[in-house]
Amino acid sequence: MSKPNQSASEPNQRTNEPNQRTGAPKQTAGKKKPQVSPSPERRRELLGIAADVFAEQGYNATTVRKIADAAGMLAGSLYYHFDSKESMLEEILRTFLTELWDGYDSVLQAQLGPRETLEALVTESFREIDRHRAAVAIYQKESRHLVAQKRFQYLSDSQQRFEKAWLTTLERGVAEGVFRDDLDIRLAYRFVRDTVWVAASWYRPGGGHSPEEIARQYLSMVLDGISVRT
Amino acid sequence: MSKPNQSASEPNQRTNEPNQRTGAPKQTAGKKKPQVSPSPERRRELLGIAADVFAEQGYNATTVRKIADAAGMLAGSLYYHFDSKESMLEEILRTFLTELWDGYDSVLQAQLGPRETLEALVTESFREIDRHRAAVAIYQKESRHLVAQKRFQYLSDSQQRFEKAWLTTLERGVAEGVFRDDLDIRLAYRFVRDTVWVAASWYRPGGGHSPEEIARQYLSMVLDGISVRT
Amino acid sequence: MSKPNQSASEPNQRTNEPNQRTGAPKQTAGKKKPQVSPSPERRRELLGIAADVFAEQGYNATTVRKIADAAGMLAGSLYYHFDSKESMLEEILRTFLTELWDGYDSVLQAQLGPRETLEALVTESFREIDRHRAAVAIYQKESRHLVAQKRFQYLSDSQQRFEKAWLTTLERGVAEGVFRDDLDIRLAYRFVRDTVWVAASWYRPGGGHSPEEIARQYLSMVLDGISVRT
Amino acid sequence: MSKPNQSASEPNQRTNEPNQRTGAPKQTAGKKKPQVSPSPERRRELLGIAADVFAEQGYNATTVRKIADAAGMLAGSLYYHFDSKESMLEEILRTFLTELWDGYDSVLQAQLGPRETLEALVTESFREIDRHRAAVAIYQKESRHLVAQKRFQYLSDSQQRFEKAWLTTLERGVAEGVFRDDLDIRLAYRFVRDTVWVAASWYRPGGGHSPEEIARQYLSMVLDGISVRT
DNA sequence: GATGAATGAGGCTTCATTCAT
DNA sequence: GATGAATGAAGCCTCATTCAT
Repeated sequence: MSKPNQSASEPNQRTNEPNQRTGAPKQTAGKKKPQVSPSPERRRELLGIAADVFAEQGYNATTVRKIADAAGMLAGSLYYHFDSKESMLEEILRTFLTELWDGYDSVLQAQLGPRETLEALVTESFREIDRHRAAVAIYQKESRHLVAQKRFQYLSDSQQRFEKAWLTTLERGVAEGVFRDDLDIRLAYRFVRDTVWVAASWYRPGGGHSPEEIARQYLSMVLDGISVRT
Repeated sequence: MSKPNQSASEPNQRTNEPNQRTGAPKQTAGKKKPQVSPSPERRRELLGIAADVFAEQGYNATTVRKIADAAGMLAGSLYYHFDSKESMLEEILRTFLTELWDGYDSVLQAQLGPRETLEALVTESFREIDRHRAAVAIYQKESRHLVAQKRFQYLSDSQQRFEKAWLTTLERGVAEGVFRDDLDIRLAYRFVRDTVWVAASWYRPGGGHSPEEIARQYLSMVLDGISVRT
Repeated sequence: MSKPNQSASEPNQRTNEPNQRTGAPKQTAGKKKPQVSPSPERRRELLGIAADVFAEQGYNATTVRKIADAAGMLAGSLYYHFDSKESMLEEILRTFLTELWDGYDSVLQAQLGPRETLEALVTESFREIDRHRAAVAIYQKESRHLVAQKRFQYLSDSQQRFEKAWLTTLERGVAEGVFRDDLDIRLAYRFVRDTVWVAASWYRPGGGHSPEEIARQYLSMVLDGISVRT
Repeated sequence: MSKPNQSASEPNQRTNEPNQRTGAPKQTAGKKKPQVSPSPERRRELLGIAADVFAEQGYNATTVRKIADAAGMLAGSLYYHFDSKESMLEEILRTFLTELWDGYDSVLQAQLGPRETLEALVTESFREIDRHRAAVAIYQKESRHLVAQKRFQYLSDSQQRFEKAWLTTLERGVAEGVFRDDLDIRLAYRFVRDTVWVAASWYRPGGGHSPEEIARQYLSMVLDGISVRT
């Protein structure tokens, strides 16, 4: 889902611009509604700022004015660039998930063994946290509420693909004798999943550990436990 | 968005310091509301309207909606210009007192004799009533409750200066033999003070008497009494 | 208007108890609505407390709960004694005005000379301030808003009688040569009226001056002025 | 009413001290709201409802009306029991943390070995999740924003005690040779901490696994890893 | 006579959003 | 591209009032 440039082709379906009620099928370009992307760079810049504020304060607690303040403009001016506060959120999360799946898909298509796949997925996850820390934090906090809305359908789509990828990997591992078979596999799935993503809540880029380093330590704990083997 | 080094550009957003990019418009984007910036004329206009409603109905009985109605806008719109209903009240009274003391200070610095000082203060007071009738009426009705709040500290400050100015003048007059010495001076102070300011409750500008004319008659009564001299 | 015991005979007209819609003219004592005066002493006590709070904080700013707190009961309990907050106010002011006019009528019927009448009215006024300080303060602050309501019709009735009594006295005084004839008589009226009643805003019973003493000093100022006669 | 000596009985009303006449019911009638008194059972019941809604929708996205709806009452009615929406949140979290620390303190005082301590703490945590699922979920989502407020000071206090307890236990374990010494101990701490608490986001009481069962599996993974030992 | 709990209306305020300039 | 001013809906909270106990 969601090729990188898809967001540029979708705008009409997002704005609820009332179609000329009767005939006249040719879109006369109608209202002056800014629609989208008058300048992709500025857009991206503003989304980065918005993501930071969302992550810091929570989506609901973030007012459009706070974002505008952080961007050095007035609240109303944001509407030249975006349809709504929600569409900023949407674009932030969509962009993140798009890139995330780019990475995951590479891993999954590499046809590695289950343990190597798990290692690669975890490492890739920490890299995404490193690059999209704000988006990940937002995702963690808000996705539960959002999945209910059609507009955020892609969140649950992604969740399902995610779950499938992990469960499959774990099951393969159990079948091949590299993962323990005495564990509830869904519990193990949640264990691994949460273990990785919650890191976004405390991870600060440039804070001593590289994503790969953190991934290595996490994997070591997940795979071998923290107790000394006897 | 969110290159590793993006975190270097983040402080802006956290410290709320608007980017200088756009040339830093007037609004310093404080913690909360516009506070002072947006066009002083409109502000003054709205404060005048609010003062009239406050004076007419009392501060507590005045809903923000009534003010907005009188201004031809919606209640919420007032908050573009003011922080709160109370801050409107505050600004109305502060503005009034500031101008009042401009006038009083001129009189007091003129080093007139006590009787002339009293005449000048009374006349000045009626002029202020003429110009700030609504504010004076509000002051009369509300100041008692307000002095308790730190925000309205300046009200009691003003009251003290006021009392001092009048008492001094009266005492000088007694000492110099122009005012009677058989009167309780604090009672005389209250007498003069109240006598003047209550006028705001019935005075209507443009209603036959100029402030100076009213002042002259009041002074005649205060100084010489209403009985025929025998 | 309003004999002392009238408040006991009026209840039905105050409560909006819906008359049995159709026939059945005999009031079956219907709803359990407390109506009035289950105990006149407690009632009077509570009204005194309420008056103090109204005077202190203003009618609108006074919540029923504040009154109840001061009375050591819960807000709802007040409704056993009174129909509504407003009816407390009404009864406070009505009681005060009734007593006031008892005093005034005695004076006016005594057929004194204008100067003596004025002295007697002023003295009587200060006595009322002494006895009904809270009610007077409430009257000062609230009567302007209240006169608009039919329920408080008696306020404007009283004001008119009041104005008539004073103007007549002043005019008689001018005609008989005891009051100056070079003054605007309405201004003089307001001067005397305000001079007296504002005292309620600072007067504290038992504070050094008896009402008669204050009256004497006020009269001295009003009649002879504060300046030394030359 | 209002005999001269009435002023002697007035202090009661100004100091808000309820008359002892009626035997001083529970409610001390403080400056504002009930605060604590009204029936603890109803209070607890409502807090439970509120906690569920907060957990489900997030604190900010939860309107007071939603809580009231869930409780079968009107929004305003909640304010008979609580000062504010925020104070509900506060009480929910405080109650949870109090009980949590009751459990933790028992464990910590038992002077167990590091591995047994870790097991007991984890098990205790899952029990708390079982009992206070909503509160835990709220804590996870909101505590970050809340710690900034003085009112929620106890959150960071708790966090520090929490961190200290865990780090100490881990360090002891490393020192005694039961936990691996090749791991970053702070990373291990976060690993264990998050691993446990995120469970609140998906745990449903009565859903197949008892808290003890989940604890056992989690501990197994945390201690020994998910990979098969070679 | 009073309490405890609730109602309902309304008040102040916030905020996403719009739009003329 | 952005500002200034406004809209309208909604949110939190207060308060007079009611009523069963």
